[in-house]
Amino acid sequence: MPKRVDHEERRSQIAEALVRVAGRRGLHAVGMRDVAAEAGVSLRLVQYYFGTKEKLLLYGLRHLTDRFTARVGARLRAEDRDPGPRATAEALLLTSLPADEESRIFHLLYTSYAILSVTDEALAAQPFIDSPDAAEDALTGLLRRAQEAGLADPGVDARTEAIGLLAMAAGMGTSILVGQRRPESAAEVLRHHLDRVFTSPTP
Amino acid sequence: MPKRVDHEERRSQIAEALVRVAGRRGLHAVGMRDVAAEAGVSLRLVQYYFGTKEKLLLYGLRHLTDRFTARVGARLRAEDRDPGPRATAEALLLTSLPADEESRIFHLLYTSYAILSVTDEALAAQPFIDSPDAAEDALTGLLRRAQEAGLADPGVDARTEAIGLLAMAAGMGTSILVGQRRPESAAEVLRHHLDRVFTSPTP
DNA sequence: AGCATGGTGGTACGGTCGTATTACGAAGGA
DNA sequence: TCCTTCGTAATACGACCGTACCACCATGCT
Repeated sequence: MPKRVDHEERRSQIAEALVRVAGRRGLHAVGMRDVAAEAGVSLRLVQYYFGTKEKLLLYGLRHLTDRFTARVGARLRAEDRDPGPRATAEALLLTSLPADEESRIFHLLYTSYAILSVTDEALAAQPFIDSPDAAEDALTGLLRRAQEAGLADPGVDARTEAIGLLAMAAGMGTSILVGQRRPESAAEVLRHHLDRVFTSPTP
Repeated sequence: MPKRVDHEERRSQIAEALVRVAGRRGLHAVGMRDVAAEAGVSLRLVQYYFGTKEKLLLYGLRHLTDRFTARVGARLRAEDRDPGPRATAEALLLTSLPADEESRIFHLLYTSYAILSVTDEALAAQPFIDSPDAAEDALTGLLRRAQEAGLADPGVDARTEAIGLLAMAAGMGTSILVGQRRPESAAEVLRHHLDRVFTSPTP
């Protein structure tokens, strides 16, 4: 056998090229030739490692979500010593706002994929549900534990609150993306709503 | 001069064909031939009335937002005698959820346009900001008046609350669109958050 | 040493898309 | 009456896209 190249690594390289060019020109506008050029390989190679464009797009979506969940996870783990539910929830929500270029691209492409999945059944079968559900569970757990510790308003339903906060963050994420709102403004709104549900510890 | 046809009406007919076919197959997948076929006219006619595809898309966006603001306005005006700020706010937020087919299509296409506007500068110049800002002002005013009337928690900032509620509704709208959440569930979450800010009139 | 095989490149093919071109009927003003 | 102009049609053109096909290395087993 010849060179024996790591297929998974090659696929990752090409997928990142896809993310870059799609972040620049929009997911709808990327062709296989663009991806190949951005990755510095020939068109034939993209075909070789992915076969069809649909498979390339599906792989790109998984690559994107993987990278982002890893990023959020790292951000959460970066807090030395558990800083309490409020700070954790705040980090969880604020990290998912499109503040820097990387998360801007993530939001843009994730939303593009989501919209595409409405009319494309191959995309609809992909794990669009998993990541949001995980975030919802995590935030709900955070709120529950805060309530039990007397750090959060016990009068609210934790899951309803979590759903609302996540939807709020997602909605403002889109607003930021289209230039309607600045990231700091969105963060302020989120913190304001967190202040409401997280009460200061009353003895 | 010959037949003298109403250009604006023709454009509306074609734009509605665009909305229909884009709602079925996705905005990215619609071509001028599809629109022509859906409208029952020749490709040449679409060219004749719009010239270029970009102009067709821009007109389609305006048509879409016009129809929807008219719809929401009608829904609000349908309440005989002002039913109070709480019911008005609830109607404003719930009407914008993609519950029936028409608003499903509206959300799908509006979000598609928004995403496109991130990478397409011709679309970015369109009035994406106006409608959301109007809704924000309306809801803020509603909350302020409710606070002054003692019907809403005076401790919250009306605009921050309005921004949060609208972002929440938009975020859950997308969730509904991709099948992650059911419309009734989203409505329940919204009502729950409205219950929080609208206090029962305490004498 | 030789050859089967994995990786790579170039390029051609069929289809579709947006746009441009050309043509023609029909109606009202001179 | 004729002719200018509006509306409508059919079709051609050039570009691009995804995919398929063919050719060429380079390597490692037998």
